[in-house]
Amino acid sequence: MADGVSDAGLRLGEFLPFRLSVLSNTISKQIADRYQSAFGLTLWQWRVMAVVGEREGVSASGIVAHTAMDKVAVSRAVTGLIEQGRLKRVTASDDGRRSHLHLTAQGQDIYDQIVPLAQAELDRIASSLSHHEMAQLNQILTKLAAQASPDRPLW
Amino acid sequence: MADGVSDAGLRLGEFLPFRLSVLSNTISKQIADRYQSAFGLTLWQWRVMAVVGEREGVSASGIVAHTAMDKVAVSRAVTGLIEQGRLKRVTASDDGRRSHLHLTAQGQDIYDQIVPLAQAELDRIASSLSHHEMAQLNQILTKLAAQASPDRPLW
DNA sequence: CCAAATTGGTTTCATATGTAACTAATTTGC
DNA sequence: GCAAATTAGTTACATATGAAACCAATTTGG
Repeated sequence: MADGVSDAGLRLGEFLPFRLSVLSNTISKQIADRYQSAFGLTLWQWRVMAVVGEREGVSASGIVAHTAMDKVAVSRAVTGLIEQGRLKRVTASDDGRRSHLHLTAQGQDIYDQIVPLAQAELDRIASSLSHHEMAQLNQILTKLAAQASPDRPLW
Repeated sequence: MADGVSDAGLRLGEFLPFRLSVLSNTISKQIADRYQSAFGLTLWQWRVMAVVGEREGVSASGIVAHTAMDKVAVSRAVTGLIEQGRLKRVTASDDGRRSHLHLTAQGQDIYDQIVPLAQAELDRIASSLSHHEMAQLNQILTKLAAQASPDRPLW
């Protein structure tokens, strides 16, 4: 206890969960603003678009599984996107509860713009890291994610 | 495009900001639940406690600076903690707008329990990483944070 | 078959959160 | 000095969010 720091010292600023939270929120907010102003999409709508673009015909619960989003949030995002004419819903022929989601022409158009923009976003964020660091980060995140939610599929 | 993946493929599950967000929210939620049930503290109250314990006499705006929390959130958390008898507020002698925040005896008591619990939490989360990986992660997060918010002090 | 349990998805309701407007104290510039 | 701008912090309001209740379609167990 030679220095002036509290003996019980916690150092919030060095506490991993805190750092992760601040960083993640900062980045998410920047991205959300970007997509809001460019396409009028909320962050959740953006995620839904991303999943549907990647897996045409996915169901709402499929989106829940792939995004770890709340099912209410997915429901609302999908409703909004349908109202905007970017998605269409087709009731599954074999199960009347489920429906398959598809991009409309307009939705596909947006999706095609979203993808390179996301890539650019990533490049900007990662520009301070070497390729190697980026790979390490991904590996570490995979381990942490497995530890934090052993139940969730590893995408 | 040899495989079956969409050509415009985005792979949300591999998109860093997304992974970061899911991981961070998962961890934050777990921690929040823990502190809620153990001490009746919200995540924001917990952060405020952490900062006050670390820097006795800090002001609300000081907390904002150190946590990147919204000033309204800080105000509310502080109000709650004062009502709970865990913090006390002392108007600054030199500036009537500001006040210094202090732990009450009860607050100190909680703080002393919080610190080791946070440490245990961290150990659990990080248990899948080697010491070296943890160090790398911290270094990488520092770089990313600097990139994402060049303005914010690096704690 | 069919009653009970399950599942996909939506709606309700109470709470959390952020923006903007506001109050009070202080500082600045003339 | 003092009016105008700034800063610390709170309040008000509108929106976002999530838990739980709910509806409808399907599956299960007997």
